[in-house]
Amino acid sequence: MPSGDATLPGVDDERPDQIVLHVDMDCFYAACERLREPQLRGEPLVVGMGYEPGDDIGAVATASYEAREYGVESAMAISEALDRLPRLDEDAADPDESAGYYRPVDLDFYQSVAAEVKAILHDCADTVREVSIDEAYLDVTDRTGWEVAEGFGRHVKNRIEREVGVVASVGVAPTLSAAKVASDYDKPDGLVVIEPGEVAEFFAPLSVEEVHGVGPVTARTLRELGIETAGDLAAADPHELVDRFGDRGRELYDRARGADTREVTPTGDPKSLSRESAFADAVEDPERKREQVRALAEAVATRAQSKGALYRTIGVKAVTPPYDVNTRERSLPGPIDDADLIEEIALELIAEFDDDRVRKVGVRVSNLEFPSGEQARLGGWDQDTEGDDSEAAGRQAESTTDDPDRSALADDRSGQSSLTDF
DNA sequence: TCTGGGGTCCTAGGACCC
DNA sequence: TCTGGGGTCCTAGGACCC
Repeated sequence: MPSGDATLPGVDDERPDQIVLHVDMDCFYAACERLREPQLRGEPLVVGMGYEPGDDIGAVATASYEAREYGVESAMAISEALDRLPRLDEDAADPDESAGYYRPVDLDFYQSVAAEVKAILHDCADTVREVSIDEAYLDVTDRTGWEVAEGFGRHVKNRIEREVGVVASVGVAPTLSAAKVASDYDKPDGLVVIEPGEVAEFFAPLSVEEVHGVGPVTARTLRELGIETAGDLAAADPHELVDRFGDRGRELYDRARGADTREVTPTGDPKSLSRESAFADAVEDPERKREQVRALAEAVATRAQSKGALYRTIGVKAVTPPYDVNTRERSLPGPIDDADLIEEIALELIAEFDDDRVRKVGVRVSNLEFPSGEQARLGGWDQDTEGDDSEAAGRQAESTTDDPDRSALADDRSGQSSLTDF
C-alpha cells in the first residue's frame, strides 16, 4: 500500500459526478485515551467533560462501545452513567468485571491527534472541510473514480489507522449529505459507498431523524404529518413542507431525494468564539455570576487573540430554569481586540439577570475579522491559508476595496478606547 | 434524557435609509 | 401626510450538529 501517493488509477479526464468522502472518527475521545493507555482497549471506557477523577459531576462526552452496552450514552450525566456502569477501582487486586474506566476530557491531547489525522486527509484530497475535531468532508473527485471508490476509501481509512492508530468510519457518495449518512451507516469501522443514482434508494428506508438537519423538533412535526421515513419525505408534497418549515422544508425534501448541490468548500475562519460554564446549582448571587463572567470574558479574549481575531460584537448568555436560554449582545462601531472591553460589556449585559436564578452563563464574541489574512493557528498542519481560493480570496478582494474605510474606523476606535490597539 | 460546551445557520421584527 | 417599496443592520431566539 503506497502511503505517500493518494491517487489511484481509473480517473477519467472528463469530470464525473462529484465524489465526496466523509470521514468520521469512531468514539474519538475514547480512541485517543486508548492511544496513550493501551490497557484501556477492549474495556468499557467513559470520557467525561466537567468531570474530575473520582468525582460524579459532569457529563459523558464519549462512551466506548463496551460502555454503551451498559446503557451509558453520550450527553448523559456522569452520575447516571455511574449508576449503570460503576467506576472500576483501578488499584484493587481483582478488578470488578462489570465496572468501567472513567477519564476526564483532555482536549489539547485530542487536538494533537486530530492534527495528525487531518494531515493525512489533506494529503488525500484537494479540498477538505473540517466539520469538527473528529469529522471532515473531502472532495476526492480528481483523485479517484467510481469503479475504484471503495478502494480509495479503504486507502484513506487504512492510512489513518496505520499512521495514527485510531479508527475511522468512511462514507463515499456523490453528495455531502449522502456521504455523511454513508459513514454513519456501518459504524464503527465502517466503509460504505453509495454510487450516483443510488442515493434516493439508499435514503428511502431510513427514519427521518437520520437525515442530517432533522432534529427532535422537526422529526415530531414530520411524524404528525405521517412522514416517518426518508422515503415518505421524498414522496411528500414539497409545498406542504415549505408551508411548515420554510426553506428548510425544501432542503429536507431535496436531501431525501438525493438532490444536494453543495460542494465541499474548505474550512473557513470561525464566525464566533465563546466560552460558557454551568453552575452546580442555579445561582442568584449577582457577584458570583459576575465572577464567572469575568473569567469567561478573559478566556474568550485570550482565545480571540491567539487566533488573531478582531470582533465587533460582544454577547452574554444566561440560562435560567427550567432551561431558558437568554442572550444579550451589543455591537461596536468597529472591530477591536480589547480584553477589558469584553469584560466591561459582558458585565453590563449580564446585569439584566441580576435578580434571576441562573444555571449557566456564557460569553461570546462574533462579527469576527482576521486582518492578517491568516490566523495564528497552533499545532496545525497549517493549510488554512492555502487552497482557500473561493472564500478567503473573496474576502480579500472585499477588504481591499474598503480598506481606507476600515482603517479609518479602526483609528476611530483606537482613539475612543485608546487601550489595547498597540 | 431535567440538560455540558462550542459552534452554525435561519427567522423575524424594528430601526433606519433612500 | 397615512402611506410605497427596497435594502441593510441589529438583536433575540430557535433548531440543529458534534
